[in-house]
Amino acid sequence: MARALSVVGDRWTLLVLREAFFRTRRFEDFQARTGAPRPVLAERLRSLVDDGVLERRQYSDRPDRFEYRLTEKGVDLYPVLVSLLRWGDRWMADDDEPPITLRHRGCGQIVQPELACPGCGEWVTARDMEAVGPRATLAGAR
Amino acid sequence: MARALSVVGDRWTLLVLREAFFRTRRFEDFQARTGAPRPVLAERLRSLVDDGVLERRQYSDRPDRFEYRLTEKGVDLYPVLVSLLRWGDRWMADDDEPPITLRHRGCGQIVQPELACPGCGEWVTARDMEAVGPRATLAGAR
DNA sequence: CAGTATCCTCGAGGATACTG
DNA sequence: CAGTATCCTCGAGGATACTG
Repeated sequence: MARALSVVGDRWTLLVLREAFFRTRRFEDFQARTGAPRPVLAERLRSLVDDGVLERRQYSDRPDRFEYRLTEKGVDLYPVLVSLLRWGDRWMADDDEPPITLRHRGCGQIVQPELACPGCGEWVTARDMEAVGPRATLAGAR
Repeated sequence: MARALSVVGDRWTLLVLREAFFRTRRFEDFQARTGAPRPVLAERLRSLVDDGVLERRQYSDRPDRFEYRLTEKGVDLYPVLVSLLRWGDRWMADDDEPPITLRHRGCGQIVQPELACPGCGEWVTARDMEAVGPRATLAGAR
């Protein structure tokens, strides 16, 4: 997890990722929507590309223009973002910023995805899970 | 989400939280397990308490001893941690650090919880969800 | 055991102007 | 539009010693 954190564990990176999930793709748009200083944004995009989370693609020559798109590895970060979003809406509600509403395309309902057990299909919370293995001596979520 | 990030969005805070889910409760144990410098750890614990994620409880007087336990708000961060863990194990595999294994107490199976739609029960990925509302013009996960 | 006090460094990142 | 170059500040956090 420490390594995962080294990829996504800072404010600007996560804001950039959120925008990427909202289909933002261009430097100027990322800049306007996240408010990140340009040099910071450039550095974050570069390292996300290095980490294989975003892919840099040329969408025009003359002049050269580039866009950034989520890779499969990037798309797979969705649960992290959704969980963070959900927690923020639930516990840090803010009148200034309305909660983001998500719809499940499959069934059409407005929902917040939640964790379930792929083994039995039941919904799970921290209390339903326990850690096993090397850390088992002190394992087990509360 | 920016506010959620202001609570959990840094390396030491997330390591502290992970340890809290592993039932670590005491200052010295957090220090040993996360490796955070003592002043940094003290500051992080204090702000997690201020944010209502951890609760500081005296478990002994003479001498005074304190422990830190997850509040309900803190326990509810579990999906964020699990998602991060899962992503790290999947994409940043590292021979030095074996993946953490989780067992669902309910069915006994070793699993990694995944996102499902509370409306219809189907498993969901980024592609199955779309954003609606104020951000809808640029919404929709890839 | 559970912190606080002190000191020091170094690098992140804000502002801004510039370039192809 | 998609960045790079420059400059500057300030605060995070590492190391370490100390306290009740």
